[in-house]
Amino acid sequence: MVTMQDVARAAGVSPMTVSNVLNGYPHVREDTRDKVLRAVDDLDYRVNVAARNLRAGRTKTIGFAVPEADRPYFGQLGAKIIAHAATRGYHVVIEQTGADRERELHTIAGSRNRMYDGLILSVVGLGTRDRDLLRTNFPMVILGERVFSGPADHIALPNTEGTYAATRHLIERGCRDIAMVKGNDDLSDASVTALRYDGFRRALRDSGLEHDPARDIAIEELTMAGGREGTMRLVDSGVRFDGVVCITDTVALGVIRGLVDAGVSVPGDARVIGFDGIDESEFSVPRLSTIAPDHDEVAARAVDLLLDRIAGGEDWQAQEFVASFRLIERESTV
Amino acid sequence: MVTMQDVARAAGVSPMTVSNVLNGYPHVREDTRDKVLRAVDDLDYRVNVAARNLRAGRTKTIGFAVPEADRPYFGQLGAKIIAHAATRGYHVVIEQTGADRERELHTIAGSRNRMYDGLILSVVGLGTRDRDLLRTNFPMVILGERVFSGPADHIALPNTEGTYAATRHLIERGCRDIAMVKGNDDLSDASVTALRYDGFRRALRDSGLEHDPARDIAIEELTMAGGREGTMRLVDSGVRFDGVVCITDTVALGVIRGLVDAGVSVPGDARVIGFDGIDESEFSVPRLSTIAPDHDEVAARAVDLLLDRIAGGEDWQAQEFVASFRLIERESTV
DNA sequence: TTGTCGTACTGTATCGATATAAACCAGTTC
DNA sequence: GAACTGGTTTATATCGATACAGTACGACAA
Repeated sequence: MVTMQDVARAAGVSPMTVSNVLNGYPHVREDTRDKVLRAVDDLDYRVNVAARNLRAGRTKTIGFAVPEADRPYFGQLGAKIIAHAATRGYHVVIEQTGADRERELHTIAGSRNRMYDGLILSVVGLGTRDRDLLRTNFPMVILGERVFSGPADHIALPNTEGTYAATRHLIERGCRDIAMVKGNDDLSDASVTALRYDGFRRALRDSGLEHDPARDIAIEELTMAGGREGTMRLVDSGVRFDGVVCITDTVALGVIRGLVDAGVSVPGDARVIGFDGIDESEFSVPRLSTIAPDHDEVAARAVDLLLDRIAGGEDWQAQEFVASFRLIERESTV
Repeated sequence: MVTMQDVARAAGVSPMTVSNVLNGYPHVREDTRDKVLRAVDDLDYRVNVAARNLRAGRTKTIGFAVPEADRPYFGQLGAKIIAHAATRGYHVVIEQTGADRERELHTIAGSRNRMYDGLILSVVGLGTRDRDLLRTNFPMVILGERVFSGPADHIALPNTEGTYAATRHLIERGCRDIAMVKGNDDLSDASVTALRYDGFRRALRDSGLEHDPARDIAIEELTMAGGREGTMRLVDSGVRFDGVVCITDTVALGVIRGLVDAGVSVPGDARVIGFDGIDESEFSVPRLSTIAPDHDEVAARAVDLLLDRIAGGEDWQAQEFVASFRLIERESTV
């Protein structure tokens, strides 16, 4: 492998000068710079990032841990995080935790490897009981709930407010028997499901509507397949319903599919609203109304917070930030 | 930062022994191992990956360069690549090239950084003219067309065969005036668009059908928005059509949306078929027929080829592999 | 002339883990 | 008792880039 030494020899300068040229150090004579760059080209030299990282004590790489990278929500958020990190000279490694508590713990523990300068962690399986795990001084930004009071920054989504607004929207549109399709998490924990469910319940209460537990549908996985399956159960149960609040857009697309299969017209017989504002929601048939948190804001804020924390060092205090959201009205709730 | 030295001191052994314990070297006495592991825990020691990488001469990280990480196709493929690489102890960094030739070149050039052991490159903007760029001896697997004869492995999709089958399928279903929505690439180059278009043309010819260029719709971006916009143009042009072959599933979902908006019923007035077999195609309304290459096969093969190449060294020959595919018939072409 | 300053460049030590070879220590075997 | 075994542990050199301190040299001031 060709090293900086080789380039230096070829250009007739010291390795340090090569380094200076490559790093844009200003006090290098024009012709020296040219000689070096020519040697770099001739030898097809590449900087050995491992060596640089070792010397510098950082990797310019952050981790992004998600349950499943192939869900549209994480894919779209991940793309934005990658793009934003790139503008700040950072690379992103995506770790799939599989929504499994064990794997999440493992990822946080860093599998005993210090390979990232920091970690953006999309929490799903972890709960209050795991709070101690975050008591490391490793730079970390949690995407999700403020269930931890540990020394980590938080970017929270407007979960409760979001489903509250979604549910009120359905009610304003005339729905009275509203179902919710959600995850099957323990509701006592501050999981995404618990928080969004809470917003749903509150909206019902504030509107003086009865809450019928038979219209709460818990599904295993927050996927389209899960949404469809849950919808089938709802329909088969024979319970009346004229609106469905879905925990995510992906689930909502499955719900719509399920309703169509069951001969329930959307929005005629039942209105449907999702949560996330993924791109697909704008093109589904019917177009999906949704609670859309500002993705760009979330991605940028997460990266910025993390990099500040990495750069900052000692005098630092955990920050919290709740993303703003818009209620986008589309065909599914007309 | 706590180093292996510190752990060694705390455990009363040499750094080398710590290293041996951490790397599972078998000839370490039980009690020594325990001492070391206890010290590791006590000090919350993490291996400095940069140092290990420098010494080892590899990073155990591969790059995956895609045009846009947020398209379902790349997201779903990326997730599989990440998962498969993980089973072989490798991490994946996703680089977004933005489907821009400049950025693709830049990525290949590695931005003068040797930070990956290898690269999986999803080609879009590059064409035959760029073939020389791949003449490095940097391990690389191209996902896309065999437009390069350079020293890189290839995983090709069954592009021509796929659209051929898709088009024949529409014809069998009774379509006679078939449109194709595709990218706006130069057709002389062996781009994805060119190859898929070729399959489309062949199928028409082999079936004795006239090809009307007015039914060729070129769109800027292979997105849902692009698909919808192209469809509007097709409808507005007033040309008769009763079937649409779409270059990707994502585009197809946009096409369906556009047709519904224009009051064209699917599959009643026009049948639609996509390409890729993304998860969403199974849940759209109507469900989308598609050409589904075996994603798992593609991901596994890409990773395996790349890692073999990395491990292999000298005596190696460029391999080529064309993924198999299935035609999945769903509601959109009933 | 001496001294100061600024630019251009270089020699050396260092980041932290690990490959290598060598040392050490029972427990055999001859 | 010497030589030899195989398991266990350690000292040293090394991977490649770069921080730092330092040299060389010319310009300009006192």
